[in-house]
Amino acid sequence: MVNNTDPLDDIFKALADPTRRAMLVALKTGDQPISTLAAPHSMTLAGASKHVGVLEAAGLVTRERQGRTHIISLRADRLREAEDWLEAMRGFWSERLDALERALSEES
Amino acid sequence: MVNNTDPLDDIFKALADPTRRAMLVALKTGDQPISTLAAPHSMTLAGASKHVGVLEAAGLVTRERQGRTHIISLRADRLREAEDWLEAMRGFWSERLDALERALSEES
DNA sequence: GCTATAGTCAACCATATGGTTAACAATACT
DNA sequence: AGTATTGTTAACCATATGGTTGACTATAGC
Repeated sequence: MVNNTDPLDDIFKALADPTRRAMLVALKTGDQPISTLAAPHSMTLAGASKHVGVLEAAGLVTRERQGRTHIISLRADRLREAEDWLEAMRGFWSERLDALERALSEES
Repeated sequence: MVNNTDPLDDIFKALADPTRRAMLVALKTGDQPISTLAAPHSMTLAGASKHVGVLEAAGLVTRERQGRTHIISLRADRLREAEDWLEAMRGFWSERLDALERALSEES
């Protein structure tokens, strides 16, 4: 039973939901309990809990129990992985830009 | 009937699949027909076609028909949108690093 | 004209996803 | 002790997703 899935799968899948992205943005201002994260999104606490679960499974977020509340915090290193992939993809972008500039300067 | 979905939804959803990411990477080396994109992934052409469709719907890729083959090319600006969001999120990252450094220097 | 190639499209299938409700556990408050 | 709060878990539902097969269109090559 090999673990056959790229962590990027989980990271990007977690980022693909607007509610989850909003939660991450909210966490920029500091660690927060799940109920606070849930508040702005008209949905059950159970629903929000599942979203947090997805973020946690993707490694984008960490949970620390404090009594009955669970404090959630961002994990920047994991966000970094997604950004690194995109940055690597952008390698192409600059190459293409160079090619375009060459083409344009030859034209003039 | 309002279009209620953030383009980032589609972009990240498209990036969440390993086959699709591999196709994008393959496209870094230049525009390619769908069959070429499909080749490395043991799946039907119809399956690959659907993946390309998802990438196209997300705006990550462009299609130009040339006779019976469809030439696919990367659209960097759209990749950029995802990267920008992550970069904005990373604002938090540097703040946190600063806080950590402050804490460490006070300790010593 | 015939055949092979490149691709789409529709129908179908199994599984994943986003959400709900209801029941429960654990902690806090009075 | 009793009640309210925070959160999890399981069961369920509708829809989306990743993949297939099969029928079809259109172009290319002999």
